[in-house]
Amino acid sequence: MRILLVEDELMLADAVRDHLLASGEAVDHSASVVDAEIMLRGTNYDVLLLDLNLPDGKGLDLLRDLRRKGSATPCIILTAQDQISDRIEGLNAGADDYLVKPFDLNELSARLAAVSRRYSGNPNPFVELEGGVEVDLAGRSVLRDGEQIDLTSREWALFDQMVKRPGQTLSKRQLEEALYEFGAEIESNTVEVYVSRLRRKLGRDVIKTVRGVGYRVEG
Amino acid sequence: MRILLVEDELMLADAVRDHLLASGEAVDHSASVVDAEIMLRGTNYDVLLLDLNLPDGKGLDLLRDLRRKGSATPCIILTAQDQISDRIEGLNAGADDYLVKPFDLNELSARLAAVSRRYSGNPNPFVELEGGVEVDLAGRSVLRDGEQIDLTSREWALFDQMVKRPGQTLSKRQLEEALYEFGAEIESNTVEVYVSRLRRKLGRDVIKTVRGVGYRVEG
DNA sequence: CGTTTCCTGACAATGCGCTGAACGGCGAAA
DNA sequence: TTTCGCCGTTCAGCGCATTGTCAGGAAACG
Repeated sequence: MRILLVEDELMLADAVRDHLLASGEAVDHSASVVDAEIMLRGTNYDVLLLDLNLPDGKGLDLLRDLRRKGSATPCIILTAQDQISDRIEGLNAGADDYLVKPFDLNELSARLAAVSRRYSGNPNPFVELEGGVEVDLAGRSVLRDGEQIDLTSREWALFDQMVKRPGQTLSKRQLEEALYEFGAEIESNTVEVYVSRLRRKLGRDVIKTVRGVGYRVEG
Repeated sequence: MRILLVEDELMLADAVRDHLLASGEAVDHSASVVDAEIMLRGTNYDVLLLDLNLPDGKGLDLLRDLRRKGSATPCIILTAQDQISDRIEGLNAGADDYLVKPFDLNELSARLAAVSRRYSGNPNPFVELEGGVEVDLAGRSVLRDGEQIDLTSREWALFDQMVKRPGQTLSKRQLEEALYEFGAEIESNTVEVYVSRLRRKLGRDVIKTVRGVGYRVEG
């Protein structure tokens, strides 16, 4: 999914981009309205993430222009403002959703999924895996033989990463970064333990071990 | 059938009223939100026809207020806007149907008939949940083992959100937005308290806790 | 066969969620 | 108006699921 992020706070922009890239999305970033207009001219994006407080103009005007030109690209507004009137103005300008800073990056993912699902008209983004396991990434739910399986937040964080990249082998280090925020080297076998717990819940065939490298989920 | 038409475009309002009167319906008309509130206080209407672009306030707020007070009066939204986000917001606020201007008067009649049929005659599609709990989303009624359960407006606001997305885990943040117009950050455990009360009324198995994330009701 | 890598049962500490209780506000009734 | 009762909200303490760690065993590799 191609995403254009329009945001002038570089720290936040980096965090968002990293998170989305880690989810396998393609993210372009621009820090101003003029920049964004140029990007939009050159590429067709699937979703627009738009900050309202931009240095060189109102973000809402950018959105209104887009809509005036007939673009239907889904747009999620990011803002520090917390006023109902702003929200209404945003939605009237053609926004699809609205996130107030500070927001949780996982919530951003969920909203992105919801918005894009809305537009594709496909209500069931279920991923099917081996062993009768189905995963709804946006809804954070897992079925095994049709029955709901409960995953704890750590278990889901790990599994989520693997399901998003089916067929790819992920190193333990990569998976560790899904568990802990950033950096923090850990010299334990936490990932192994969680894989073990996941296998008990989901069956042994879903997660495959690649000895000396890491783990993999088949597509 | 008593119908309240809330519409500030007088030409359109007249046309609608004439058409409905010709069909033998009783139509009252108000052109503003305050006016509508007064009318609603005095009369029990069978259907509410609600324009969203009113001069003195958002029509949606009127609808939300009604629902918050426990009213189940069917509501059809009339609007010039055709954005998916509006539609979703409208339905979330408790609307039953949605007509985009310009619309055909006969289509309006048909929808009116459909909505009122839904409410009067045969019961609506009941959603069945665990523990002998049935939910009528449109009629906002809940049965447990065949007995009516009374929910307060906040309880319903929360439960409604969850039942509409069975199988999906909703974050406390998302659920908070059902309680308040626009919750910025949660500094309290209000959602937990309401879940606790709902469980007392509906049984413990209906709402499942997903620790570290939120809550879910099974499909 | 030895070595390396991975699996998994057990366990203690932590932090999250649950719930009883109390407070304040608002509308209805008197 | 005052009173009463219901509803929404906050708070604090308790109980327990979750989590990270370790150690012994199993499996894969040379």
